[in-house]
Amino acid sequence: MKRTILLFAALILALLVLLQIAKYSLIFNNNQGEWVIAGVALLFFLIGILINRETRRKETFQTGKANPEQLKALGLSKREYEVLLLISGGYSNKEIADQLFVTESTIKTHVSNILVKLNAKRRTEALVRARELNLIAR
Amino acid sequence: MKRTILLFAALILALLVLLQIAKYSLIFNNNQGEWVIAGVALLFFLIGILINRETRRKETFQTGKANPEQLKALGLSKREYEVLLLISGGYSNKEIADQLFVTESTIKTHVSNILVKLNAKRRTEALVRARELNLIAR
DNA sequence: TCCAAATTGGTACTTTAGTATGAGTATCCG
DNA sequence: CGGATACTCATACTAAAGTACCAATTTGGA
Repeated sequence: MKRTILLFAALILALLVLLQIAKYSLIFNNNQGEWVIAGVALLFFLIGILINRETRRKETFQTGKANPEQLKALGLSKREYEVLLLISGGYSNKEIADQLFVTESTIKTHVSNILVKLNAKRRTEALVRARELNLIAR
Repeated sequence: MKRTILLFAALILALLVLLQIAKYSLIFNNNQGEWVIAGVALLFFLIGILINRETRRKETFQTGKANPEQLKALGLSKREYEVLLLISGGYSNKEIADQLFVTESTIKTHVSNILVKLNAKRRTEALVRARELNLIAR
């Protein structure tokens, strides 16, 4: 949120600066005016695209990665969330265990807890719930 | 692709028109120059955002639907695809069997074939592959 | 520091999932 | 008509997944 405010403040400042530059340019040379306008157009066109890309990046981040508030609400721990992500990656308990450097036994415990907390009977059902809650990527 | 070309053609035209307007504005009134620049900046800023939104819309559209051609290419039958969708719904083999009015045995056969055709070891991995191939939603 | 929660791991067990193989029936197409 | 494909179902497995219970550490805060 603070970043958004700062971003817009910077945008407004940039606009003011450009207007001043344009002003002096127009006073001394009318022919440069067209180039200034073209430059401003290009600049803000790029800014629009960048803002768009940033927005998309944030959305990906939201749906694809952590959501601390909802995790707390569900009681899902950090580790359990890690396991959930690996489940959504299509890995078996053994494979998940190897990737996290723990035993399969531990993963089974985590999975069991995840199923309870997500109110699911199977890992595939847990994935459906997790997607509904935007806990994992689309 | 044609739409993209038309869009950029329109953009270039719009830019030229704006430059002409700006030109005459500057000749008759220097004070209006700032407003013209601000207007151009705003316009292209919005255009950038719109292009971004359009891009996102297309992405959503792509990933959202089934794909008869790819099903053939993979050799996935109608019934197998039905089962695949129910797997992605988080259902067990028994539950899928009940919904399709067949036995669990039949579903196991279908699932086995699906796994081979999608080159997966588990149903969860099959879901990952299916999503990569845009066979199932989200 | 002390406690609650998190993380890890084990055993023993039940339940699903998945494989392999064979086979009967239906359907579509040349 | 005959063959290929899809769909169905069964048996007998093996392999994962999941449950229940217990317990030892570790860790993040009050």
